[in-house]
Amino acid sequence: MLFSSEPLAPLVRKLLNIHPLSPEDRAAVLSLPSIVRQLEHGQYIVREGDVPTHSCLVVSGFAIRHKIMGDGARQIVNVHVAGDMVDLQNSLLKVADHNVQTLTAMEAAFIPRAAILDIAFSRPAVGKALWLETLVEGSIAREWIANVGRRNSLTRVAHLLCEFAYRLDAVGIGKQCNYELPMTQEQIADTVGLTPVHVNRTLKSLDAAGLTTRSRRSVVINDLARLAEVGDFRSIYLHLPQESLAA
Amino acid sequence: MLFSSEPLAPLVRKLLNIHPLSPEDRAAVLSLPSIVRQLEHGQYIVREGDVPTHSCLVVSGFAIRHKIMGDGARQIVNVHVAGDMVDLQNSLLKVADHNVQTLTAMEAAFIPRAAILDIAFSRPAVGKALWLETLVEGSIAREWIANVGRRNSLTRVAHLLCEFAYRLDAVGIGKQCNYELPMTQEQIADTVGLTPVHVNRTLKSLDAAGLTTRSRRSVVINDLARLAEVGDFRSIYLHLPQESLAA
DNA sequence: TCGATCGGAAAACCTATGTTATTTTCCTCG
DNA sequence: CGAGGAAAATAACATAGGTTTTCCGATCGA
Repeated sequence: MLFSSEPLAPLVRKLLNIHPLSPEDRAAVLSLPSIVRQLEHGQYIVREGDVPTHSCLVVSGFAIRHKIMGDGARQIVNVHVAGDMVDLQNSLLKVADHNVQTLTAMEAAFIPRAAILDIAFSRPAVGKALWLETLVEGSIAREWIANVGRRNSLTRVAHLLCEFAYRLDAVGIGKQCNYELPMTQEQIADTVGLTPVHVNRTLKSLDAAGLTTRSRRSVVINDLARLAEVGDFRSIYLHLPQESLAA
Repeated sequence: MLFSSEPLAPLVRKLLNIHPLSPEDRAAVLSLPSIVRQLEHGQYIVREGDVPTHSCLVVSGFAIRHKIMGDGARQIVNVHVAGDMVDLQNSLLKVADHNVQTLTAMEAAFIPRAAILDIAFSRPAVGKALWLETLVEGSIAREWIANVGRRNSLTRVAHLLCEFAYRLDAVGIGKQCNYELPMTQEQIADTVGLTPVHVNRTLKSLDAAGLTTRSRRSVVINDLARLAEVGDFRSIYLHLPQESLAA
């Protein structure tokens, strides 16, 4: 196993994207107690009904949150990338109401709930940044409701691809117009509320329209402005700092 | 105009539902600076793009949050009832990424952002309760993604009716099995990602199945357990305290 | 009290997306 | 290097839910 020397660096980076932190605040975040673990592809981090004692930071790799419906259908409600706190909610809410699972091999830092609460209230800037992170997540969730509820398949998928372009770029994984997306079409279907078959049709038609060029897991966006148009995508809801990508 | 003598009482009640507060904390919340206003039905509280200076508490009445798509379609992403902070997000996020509009005549208390931030960090219990409220909202949003993304129309609508049964009961408006829901079928359609026509069919079929009895804006749930079954509804995601309604 | 208006109901028809196969491609592992 | 297995592609067919329209009843303002 290989451990990062500074496992919490992605968290600092993420929080700084959201809210300014003094050098002391940054140092305090970096020195939060944490246990770093290498997780395998497909492993569960949280299961519905769990009462977690730790929150989990994605140091590298991808994770998804999902819910399983009574009839067995799955809905992915979030995709997490490096720097995301995968279950801040669980720092405060007692019972997990959904599952978190790795999408790839993943390096994770587990931080005790108590430590998170401590720093949140002893260092207001950190607390504000953490709170903001949860608010941004809420904002993304609202956009997903709209995406799934009111957009047709083409728009829906294009929107998702745009979102990833911005989010991955913001954390320095891939570039806005060329990134690796480690999701199968079935997983895309489950995040976008469609069928794998129809996701296939839709991706193909985006390619055919010259908007994207896919091969395996890599996505190349030929014209982000045009894809954003097709995907009815405006980035405000991501609440990214101005510097990253001109809108 | 008629002003409540204790306009912020519903907020205290709501926060207590989420997290215990000392008498001093409660008093501090009650004495937050606020401006109470009577709003008319249909009035906008926040518009996308606004940079709000105040957060708004629903003292009485209903409000909705919604997003408008590029093609003009609307998706309602939240319905707010008495005690809800309608735009806590706006206390921290700079630009509103959605609209908030009253659904009925509404009594609202506007609290300056700064006052909210102050109390959140000077009184950890209050801060924790507020943070928790935003987390619960996130949890509801995730459930809505799943509802809209992966459930058929009957299940979807039944689920929404169950959610209201619990939420309205929790704040003491109506009883779990009999409440007033001031939404038109068009508005229900926009929250559930369907067409008004199809919502009509669906509501009718719930009635026909003997699960509900509607008349005007009032909803009577004849058998909550059975409706919950049909609606694939489990209340955990609402994170209500145990006392309210046995699951 | 009367019309105007809005929401609900209902009918007929249509299409985007789902379903169920089958085939092909491309990794992975032995 | 070759076999096995997962994803991706494709095809043919099915349906849940959308669209459009018309009508009716109830509220509300004058």
